[in-house]
Amino acid sequence: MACRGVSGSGDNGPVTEIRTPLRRLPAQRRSAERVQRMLDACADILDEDGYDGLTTTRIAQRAEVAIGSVYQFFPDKRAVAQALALRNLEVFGDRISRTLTEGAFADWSDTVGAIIDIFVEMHRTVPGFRVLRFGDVADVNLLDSDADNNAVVAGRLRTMIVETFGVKDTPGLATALAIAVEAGDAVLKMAFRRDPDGDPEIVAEAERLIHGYLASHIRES
Amino acid sequence: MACRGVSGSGDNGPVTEIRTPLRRLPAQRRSAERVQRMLDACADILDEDGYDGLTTTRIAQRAEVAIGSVYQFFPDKRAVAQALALRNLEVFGDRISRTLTEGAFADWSDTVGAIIDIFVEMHRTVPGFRVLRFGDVADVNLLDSDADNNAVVAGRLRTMIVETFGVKDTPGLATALAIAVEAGDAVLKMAFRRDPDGDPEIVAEAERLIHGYLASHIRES
DNA sequence: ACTAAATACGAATATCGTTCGGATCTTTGG
DNA sequence: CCAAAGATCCGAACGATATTCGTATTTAGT
Repeated sequence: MACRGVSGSGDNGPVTEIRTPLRRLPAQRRSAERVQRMLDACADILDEDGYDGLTTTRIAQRAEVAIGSVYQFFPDKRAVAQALALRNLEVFGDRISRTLTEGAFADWSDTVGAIIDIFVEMHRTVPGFRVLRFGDVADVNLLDSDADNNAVVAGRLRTMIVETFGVKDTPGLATALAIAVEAGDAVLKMAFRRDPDGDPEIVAEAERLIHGYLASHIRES
Repeated sequence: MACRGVSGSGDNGPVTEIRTPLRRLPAQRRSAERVQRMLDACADILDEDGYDGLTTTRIAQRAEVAIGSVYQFFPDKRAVAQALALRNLEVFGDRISRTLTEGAFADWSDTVGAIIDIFVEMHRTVPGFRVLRFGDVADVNLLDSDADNNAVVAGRLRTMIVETFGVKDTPGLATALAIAVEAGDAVLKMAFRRDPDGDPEIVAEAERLIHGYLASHIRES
């Protein structure tokens, strides 16, 4: 379930491929469940004590498995976080494509707002997300060894937007999206550092920042 | 020298106080020099192998001191990075106040540009800065236990700007600066991840982003 | 030169990530 | 349903790193 790394809805095309964090896939139901328990344990520990509080023995204890079982499927500690980040990315992608297909969005501005809402909501509801998000705390290249985590996210958003709205897929769009994601991510991270539910004032400013930047970019091209 | 944490130029007023990272101040010249050597070693190692490659034994070896000598002055490894981040903050503050006093800036926009230039230049010239910057890699609260590193930086900038230009010191200004610093920092970080000298296109976009955001904010107030 | 304080030193300890070989459980073929 | 093969489980043992602490050495003041 948290393995192949590609979200359920449609082919995501030319985005850089994402390697499996698992040393090998669980073949039996028993072990598949255990792997999920490990990821859940990881998420809970992250919420409780942050990334610094994450130790392999704690993951094992919380998941009620032996330490050796962790290494049966994960090559190292980082890989556990990686798998969780991947699961987060899948949830993110699924929620966006669901929202994109069901709702009728007049313009790109509403779409951006909707995506931000989803991202913010995940901070509040997805275990471990407020700490790990898409992996930055553990490693900037957690999702893909060849691209920053946010670049992977930006790439997916670009594909979705291009396919949904049929806009030109220019290099400029890619750059603008990368910048918007990076900046918005940083400001929203700050909002959730100051307030577990996300400082409303900062969240609002993050939206203004992103909208303003993208608007100025679209106006020019 | 890297101790009191407050930069040379003028009182920085109500910004939250910064604790000394040192376990105790070196009293003899010999030890003062050694502490500096440790910080220089720390910076070099960061440039060579990043924060993950930073180990206490390596700092000791590179600085040609015994491991025990490191702990004579620093309570733990984090504190070494903390002292270096503090030194970086002082350099930043000094360069800004020098530029601010010598140059005649017509408007705030030029000033923002100048500050960004200084920040960018430090990535290229100050050892360890491209990795550590103001401490985020080690700990978001490295500079001050009560405030994010970028909040400390934003606070200093606010004081400088208010004093230099005599603008109103409103809560809105503080928030806007905090956002601008956070977003700009993130985008510039990305620029230097992609290119050791800072991807020019991304650097330019960072400037646009910051200018645009601050402009829209000033226009309203 | 002498003494007290400061500093240097590095072996020993504690913690954490990771490995490995034998024990146990699941699946498969007959 | 049974036994062999494959998958999984287990946790003591190992290696690397952070940190401590008692002792030896150096500096500064008189």
